[in-house]
Amino acid sequence: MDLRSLRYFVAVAEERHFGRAAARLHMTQPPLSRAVRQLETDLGAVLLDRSPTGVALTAAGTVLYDEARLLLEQAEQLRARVTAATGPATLTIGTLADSAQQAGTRLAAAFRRRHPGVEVRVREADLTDPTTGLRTGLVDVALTRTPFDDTGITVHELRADPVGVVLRTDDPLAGRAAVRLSDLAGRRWFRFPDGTDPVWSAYWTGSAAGSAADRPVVRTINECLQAVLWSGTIGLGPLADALPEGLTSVPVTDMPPSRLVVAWSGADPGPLVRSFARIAAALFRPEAAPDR
Amino acid sequence: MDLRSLRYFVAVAEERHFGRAAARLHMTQPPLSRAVRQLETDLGAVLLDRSPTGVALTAAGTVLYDEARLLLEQAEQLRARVTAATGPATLTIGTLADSAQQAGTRLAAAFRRRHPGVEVRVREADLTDPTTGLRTGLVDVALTRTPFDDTGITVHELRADPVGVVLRTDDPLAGRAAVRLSDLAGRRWFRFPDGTDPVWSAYWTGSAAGSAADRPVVRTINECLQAVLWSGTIGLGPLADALPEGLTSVPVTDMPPSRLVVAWSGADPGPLVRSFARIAAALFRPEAAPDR
DNA sequence: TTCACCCGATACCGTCCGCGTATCGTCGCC
DNA sequence: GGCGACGATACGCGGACGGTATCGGGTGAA
Repeated sequence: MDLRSLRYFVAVAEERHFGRAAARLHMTQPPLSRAVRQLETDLGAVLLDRSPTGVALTAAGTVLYDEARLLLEQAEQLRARVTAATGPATLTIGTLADSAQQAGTRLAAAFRRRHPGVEVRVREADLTDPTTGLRTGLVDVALTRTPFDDTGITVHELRADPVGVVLRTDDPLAGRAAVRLSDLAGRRWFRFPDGTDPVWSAYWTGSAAGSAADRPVVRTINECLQAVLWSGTIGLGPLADALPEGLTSVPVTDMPPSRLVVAWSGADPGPLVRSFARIAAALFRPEAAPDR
Repeated sequence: MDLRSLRYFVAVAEERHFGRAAARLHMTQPPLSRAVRQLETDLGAVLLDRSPTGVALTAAGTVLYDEARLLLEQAEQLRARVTAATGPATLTIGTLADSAQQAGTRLAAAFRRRHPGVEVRVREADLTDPTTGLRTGLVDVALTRTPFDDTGITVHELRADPVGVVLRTDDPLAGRAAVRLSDLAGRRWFRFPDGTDPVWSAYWTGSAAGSAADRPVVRTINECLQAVLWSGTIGLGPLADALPEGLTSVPVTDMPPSRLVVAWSGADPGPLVRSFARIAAALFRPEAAPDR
């Protein structure tokens, strides 16, 4: 007898229906049936009257229902008391304000469900710092993009996105199916503020050489897009991202893909960071995300 | 967070020592360490201060210890209340009063541990009824020996014991390393009461033909042994059994072995009987019994 | 100071359990 | 009498749990 079985039974008892209870528990009906049956043999009592129209509680089932609700509630209180005694453990996630963002919210949700006792904080970083604060200790784990200077940082790839050039729809290249970097020679680029990670900066500005003076400085995704729309520059970005009206993107064939990664400082992650990385990997692997 | 983890933590908290706690929980130290650590990350709190000399409770650990003991106690009460509401489910085990007996007590103990809500009754049958009451419904499951008339009974073998002849130590054959049934021709046998299963009876009395009149009637193992000791008969029995002073057994080479079996009435067992059969099989398979 | 022991942590592996997909049996209901 | 709904069953797979072997470190004794 464990708390899980009791949770299952409570759900069935309240729904009076295995199928609905299974849906409420985010699972399918067969394992739920088996678990409840196993609980019955474990307790040595018949808890439910099964019928093709649904289920009804037996006397023993009624008793167990009340008791189980009580026990589960007290289990919740136990958890609350412990976290109250220590102050909650926190995990701060850094995200880059781009396509990683939506993944970040989903990931944070999944993590919260798995570690209800942990307080999760999300910090959004701009394009100035691809480590999103890992080095300064502002965040425990980062959901960000390569490439950047990763000395002292461990990186785990989640997905590799091909890179495209972002253009105004009235750009001469806008209709092309694909372009090469050489096609973009002589175009005007934006640049990142001084002090930005040089590997990162070089990558996203097409390794543009020449005078930096007249290149507009951008700090965020929106500033990039604004620069393309109104300052006559072009930009690079992962093809996965959606673009606002007036902009299109064309794949760039000779750029290495940008990898969406989870990263942490140092070699070995703490247990929370390790769990976060595992969840992230699971969420991205089969595209069929485990549970909503 | 489940009750198992809490039980583990309580054991460690009370023993202040992973090794001793593991022993108390009938397991080894590594999985216990892992389970407690996992509980810590689950709750998001450090519960123990580990040191080479042992472990100490942190503040959070102290809180959890009290809460967990409470919760576990209430879980026990839940079980008690449910069984009280329905009357306890019972499983009646029939055993044959021979070597199956000791196995029966161990098995009953294992079954009680696995189904704490089930009342286990053990009924010892004499050699008159190898089904130990299965047909009459006196028992739900039997731990007995073949061969017997098993029409309408499902049988699952646990062990096959070679058969030996039981002799007085001063018997001419007593020193032999092995004998054949033909060596026993002309000897005096005991017999079972009228109405005893004929297959069973024929097997254990060496298929002795001839007048039954002067053959002593036995009902129990002890009566068998007494007959051999004082009535000049010989007997057959599984070699596994221990024998009292004055008796020895010599293997009989041309008799099929007697199989120690678990048996139940009908084709498909109830859940309790099925569980009993599984436990029995597990307990006999690798001779390294799972848990004492 | 060094060696040896003790304790908890880690690595690795086998097994069992639990969940999912697919299918069946059965009881109402139209 | 056929169809639909509900729970039970069969089967394959991945993960969790427990086992054995080993490591790292800290303590205490020679």
